[in-house]
Amino acid sequence: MIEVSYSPSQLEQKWYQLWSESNIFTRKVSPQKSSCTILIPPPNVTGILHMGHILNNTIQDVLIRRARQKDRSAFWIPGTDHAGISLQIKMEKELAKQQLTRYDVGREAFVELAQEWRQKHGSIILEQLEKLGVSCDWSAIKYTLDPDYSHAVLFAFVKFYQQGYIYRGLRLINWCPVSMTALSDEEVIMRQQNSFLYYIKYEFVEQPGEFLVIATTRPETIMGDVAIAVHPSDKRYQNFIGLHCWRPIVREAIPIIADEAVLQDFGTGALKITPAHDIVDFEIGQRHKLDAIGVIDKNGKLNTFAGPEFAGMDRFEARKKVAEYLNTQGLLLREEACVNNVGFSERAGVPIEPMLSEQWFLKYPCVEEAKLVVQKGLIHFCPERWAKTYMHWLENIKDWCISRQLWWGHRIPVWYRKGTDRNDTENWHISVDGPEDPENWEQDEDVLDTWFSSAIWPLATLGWPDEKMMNTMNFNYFYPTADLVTGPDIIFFWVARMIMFSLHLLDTPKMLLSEEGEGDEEEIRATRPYDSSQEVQSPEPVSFDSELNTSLESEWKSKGDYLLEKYIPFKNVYFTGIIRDHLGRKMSKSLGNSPDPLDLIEKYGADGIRIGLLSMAPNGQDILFSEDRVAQGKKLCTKLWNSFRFRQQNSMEVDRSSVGVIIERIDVHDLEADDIAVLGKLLNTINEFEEAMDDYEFNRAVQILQTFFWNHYCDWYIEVSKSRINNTVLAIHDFILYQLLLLFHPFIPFITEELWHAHGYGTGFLAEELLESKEQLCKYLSKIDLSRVEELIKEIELVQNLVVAARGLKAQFGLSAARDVRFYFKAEGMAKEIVACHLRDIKHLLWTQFFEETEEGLELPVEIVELGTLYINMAGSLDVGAEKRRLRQEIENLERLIAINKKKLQNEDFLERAPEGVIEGAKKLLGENVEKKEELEAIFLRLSAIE
RNA sequence: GGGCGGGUAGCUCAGUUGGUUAGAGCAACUGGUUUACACCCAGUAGGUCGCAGGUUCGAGUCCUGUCCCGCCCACCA
Repeated sequence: MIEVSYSPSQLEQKWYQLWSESNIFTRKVSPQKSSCTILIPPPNVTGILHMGHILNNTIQDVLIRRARQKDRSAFWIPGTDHAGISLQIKMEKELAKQQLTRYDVGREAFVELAQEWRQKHGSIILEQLEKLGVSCDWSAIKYTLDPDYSHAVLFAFVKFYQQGYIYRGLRLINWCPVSMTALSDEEVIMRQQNSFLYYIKYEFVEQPGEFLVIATTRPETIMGDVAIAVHPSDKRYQNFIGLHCWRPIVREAIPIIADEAVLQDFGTGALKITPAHDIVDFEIGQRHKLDAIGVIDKNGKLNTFAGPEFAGMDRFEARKKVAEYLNTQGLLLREEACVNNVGFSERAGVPIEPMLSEQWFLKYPCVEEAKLVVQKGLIHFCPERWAKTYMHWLENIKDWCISRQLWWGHRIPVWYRKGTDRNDTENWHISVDGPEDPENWEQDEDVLDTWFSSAIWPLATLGWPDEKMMNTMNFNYFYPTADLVTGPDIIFFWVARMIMFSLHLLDTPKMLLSEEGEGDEEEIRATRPYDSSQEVQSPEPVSFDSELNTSLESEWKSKGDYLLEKYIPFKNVYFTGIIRDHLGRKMSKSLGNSPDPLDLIEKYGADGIRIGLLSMAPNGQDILFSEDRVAQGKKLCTKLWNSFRFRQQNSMEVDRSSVGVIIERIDVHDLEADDIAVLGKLLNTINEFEEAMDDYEFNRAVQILQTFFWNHYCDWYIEVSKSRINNTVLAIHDFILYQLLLLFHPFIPFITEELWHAHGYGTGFLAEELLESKEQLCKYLSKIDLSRVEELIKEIELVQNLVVAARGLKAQFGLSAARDVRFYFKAEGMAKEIVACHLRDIKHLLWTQFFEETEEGLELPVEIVELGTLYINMAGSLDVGAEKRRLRQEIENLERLIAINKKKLQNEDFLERAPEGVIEGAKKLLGENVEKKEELEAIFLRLSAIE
């Protein structure tokens, strides 16, 4: 028996513990079953649980629980990310509290400190996720700095290097002066800034006393100027090309050059060229073989090249001072307010400094292949439109700066022979394990971009590249994974890179076999004992895009999609929306508009928040959060709880331990239209629900279930069944509730599990119960004649409409539900029979003893429904005037509709061109409305006679 | 500058290949303890489908233009 009131927190804790103790979420390998693997997007160890996590992980949990229900081998791999730059910043802040920098404590101690922090706090976020009910296989938990994971990262690096994908080079990179590290292009976000455009006079060397005016937003880089560029066809400047100007600070002659990249209509059309601090300038500099003079140091302060007056000054301070200085020299013509885009460091929140620097770069592997697998639908994006964003990025892809000047992360596995020239590759040692004589070498100081290690998440979580580990983890069975659930904001950071990395790193047969690597494709297959992909439907063949590289096309055609499918890291990518507040603003700490999920769980239960959030998550659109919806989620749970309490008020001395025995309790002779109709509706609901789930439309799926449960089952079936509780009816309740628990379970696992046991549905966990297919359900129900089910559903709808109309009449006259009013009903033929058949229910639902048939029209308030004409007789007096006004309005409304329909049916074009069904429908409607109107008019006349 | 979303009831959203009178939930309002549930039940009201054209017998839906809002990409110093 169930408790009187539903209190989520206790039962949620209880069931999570029981599930965990029974290890029911631990993966099981069974060759007969297909596998369904989901990789958690590893949260940062520094992260705190926010609404995005809740949505994201609820969806994953729903998918993985559904997979279990469908008898697939489910495997949800949890883990965390070491969060390179983020944790480093955090640790530096900690140190700063003690007036220390990382250099004070040294590299080793600093890393140790970070490790300690991670030990202490790193799993908090996962513990918080447990409260949500996530059914991860905790025995497979992975952390991106685990020894085996680190090994995999270095292995990938070495492999890429050996194959020529990784190189070291001097490039203009994005430098963050606060974190003191290089960043990738993706980590730079552009922000609109209110700046000033400074117009500065440069004196001609060849024509003293005459000036060339340039406009710049960055006067502090003047000392790095090496040229002035104009557009070659700019008439204003053509005569000056080849002449020189004096650089106004750190005076030196610099040439005037011509380059197409200069825009004539911006500023003065003359551009100062500072190759060391601007990407465009850098490119122009390369074309003209100009030197690059760096004047800003890594800490954002000007260096000695900036001259004694400015050396050591912060770059923003210097901007003002340089402008002031130029002004005193009469070289600042004017300054003009302007709006421009400035690149900011995503993490540190300060403008990045383009800087010339020696870094490690990765030339992306398998770019074309990565495009192809998405284009061909082998990897399916949901919503599909994100594929465009993905393609666009891949088409414009540039080499990736993967080195970071941080201490926290995977240290680059490159060693230089002590005391030798680092620029000479002869002096390099690159391997996973390092040189055998480490005392003679020093390791590269840099670590890898965190996203480099994230890119091998699908591989390293399953034991790659170690063959033994891969066998232990059943790599060949669980890879490729099924669904990736993530936000579209990390398409480039993560999704695209995982695809490229997986394709490349796996597509190299050598690596899967031996170090010598003589294997071919057949041997790879041989290392894969189970083939889950064969049970999965292949995507429809898609015709090749003509734009694609044709040689690649034929190569891939010969390999076949079969092989390809084994290398992709996942089959579907579901992109969630971003959760915003009710004003549409992004949730952020600084705005304080983000509710604490744990508070919400406390208040509404994990089940409530799960289903509430899903019900407000339209497919692929941002989500406007409202606590109200979460409250509704809890209400749904309460309603479910109470529906069981209703059932338990009636005889419980019956067997409920399986669907079979429940069905056995049904006596087919006791069945009435309502029973069959509700079963039919349930089957229809399951169909629609499955369809919505197949399309990843979770909010629709939830809504479909809820409508059946609340409106059809509770509001109608429970109510009508109250007047005829018998064994058959109770069995039907038990059957429907059984199915509802199964269907709702992936969304609200805790309460359904509790009710499952409290109602004696079985001894095992609901979480392990399989979902029956519609065919199986029909088989169970085979003793019931379902041939007329649609007809009966329609019949019930007609009765419902009658009841609604009658309630409407009552409400209109302000009659309390309990007051016994009299109804009269005029019907003919079938309608008459139907009403007679449902008379008991109708009386019960209208709370009346008096519902009589009448042959003739009455002078009473009236409603006309499909089944016939309904009159209400209130004991008191009737306000004839008011009633006539009501009728008049109704008649006018009908007249309007009749006019529309008549006009349509008089239109010859319509009759000629519209499909027959539409014309028939219009005719039928017209007929019904005319009939209804005539009847109302007759009543109107009779009422007039009374008056 | 390019690309992608979105604009339907006070709010959040549905609305299938164009086809009867555009739907749901919440909020509002009215009434109500009946074999579970007031976290409930019954009912009422509320809409020029952003705007303007076009195609069509027929447009929320298709086409063109346009205006807002939001993202993403791009080297206008």
